[in-house]
Amino acid sequence: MSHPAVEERRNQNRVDTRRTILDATEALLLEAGHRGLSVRKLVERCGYSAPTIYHHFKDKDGLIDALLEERLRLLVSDLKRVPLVEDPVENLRALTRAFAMFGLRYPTHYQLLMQVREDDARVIESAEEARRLMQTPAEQIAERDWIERGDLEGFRQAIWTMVHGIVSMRALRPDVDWKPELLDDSIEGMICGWLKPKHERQMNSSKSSQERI
Amino acid sequence: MSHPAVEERRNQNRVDTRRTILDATEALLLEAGHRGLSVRKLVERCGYSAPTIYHHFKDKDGLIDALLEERLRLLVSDLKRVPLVEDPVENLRALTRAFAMFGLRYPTHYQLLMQVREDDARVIESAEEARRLMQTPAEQIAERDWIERGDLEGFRQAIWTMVHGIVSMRALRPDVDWKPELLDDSIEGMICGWLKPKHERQMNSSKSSQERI
DNA sequence: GCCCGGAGTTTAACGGCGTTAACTTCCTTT
DNA sequence: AAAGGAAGTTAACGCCGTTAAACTCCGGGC
Repeated sequence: MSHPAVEERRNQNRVDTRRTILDATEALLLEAGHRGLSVRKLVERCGYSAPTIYHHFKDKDGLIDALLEERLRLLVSDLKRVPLVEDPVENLRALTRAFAMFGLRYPTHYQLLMQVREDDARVIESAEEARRLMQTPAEQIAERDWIERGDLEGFRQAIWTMVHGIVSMRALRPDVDWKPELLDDSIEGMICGWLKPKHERQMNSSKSSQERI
Repeated sequence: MSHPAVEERRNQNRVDTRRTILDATEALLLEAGHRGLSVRKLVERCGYSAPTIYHHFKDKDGLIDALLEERLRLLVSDLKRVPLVEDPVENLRALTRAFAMFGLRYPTHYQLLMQVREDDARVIESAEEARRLMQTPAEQIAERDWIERGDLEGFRQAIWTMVHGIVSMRALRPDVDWKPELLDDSIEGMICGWLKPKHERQMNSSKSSQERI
């Protein structure tokens, strides 16, 4: 076992190299897109030789996975930062907006995320955590017994595919001039189609209403 | 100028070769996916040499474009075959279902379509025709003045992104067990969120209601 | 009858790609 | 001082998309 300070410096070097490679990858990805990203160009840009990259990452896909995982952790922290309130419908709006914001800020990453391979466990884990966070409002709504058709899973899927549709379409076709209200209006549509009418929604759940989960 | 019959035979040959190549491409695409499709494997499978492929198609992307255009024409004919009725809401349901059916039958093609390049004019043209057909119900609804928020374009975009979201998510993640009612329920949600309440929707448009377009 | 020209096809090659075997260099551990 | 591992290199392998050049076949014009 080595002295902690020494261990630290070695780690620091390793981390620095990783950072440099990851940053160059991201820059290249944003400039040239998914298809324009090659290990050779990356080598030229980041200053390290190819085997160094393979020393730090399993392969090209592993490198991209690492990048995606970073962004996913950013998304998770975004979602966790959303201030939750008592009204689950308001939480649904807020979380959905935060998610869409992320997808529209990193459209290339979003596209890559959506075709993620089953390989990297850590990517999948982060994605799962994001998904869990995104689904809390739907769960609160179900707990309060506000769902008309009675089917929580159906409601979750409807919200999920709708948000994905908007984000991925906007990422895919930035040329179309999308309505800014599209997301909010679509959420309202879903709420109108799935939840009981507003006057029937009461705080009829015994305990959930007083915790701010 | 050569004799028509001769021209015909020569054309026939050309068409046959194209067909063989396209079929092999599609088979390979469905077996190995987008990433597993290489010109060399295609060469091995279809029996022609690489330059022959480049004689019939501009490049690898042009080949894929040709395949997509074929499928798009199939989609267009599917959409045209949908029997339209007087009630635009019913037409919306029917066309959307036909579109989703297509997307789920050819998930790989759908994914490719969604990242189509601006290159091939014919692909774009077919895609535009499909889009136009898909949007007729929304137009009928607007003509009848059934839209609550008053904004046709917003409604069109909401429907479009929602359907795309469902189809692309199902194509991307076939492992999830998607609710079969997801599409229909989502459409109902949109109708509930965007259209006037049912009792207010009358045939208040002067001419549109009697044509079966 | 003969040559032209073009369509359809092939062989052989080029350059770019992801990846890796083998080696060096440097620093830590013992 | 020796051992060993981490970080990095050069040089190569094999696959990829693509193309230059040449060959074959066949219908039309002289």
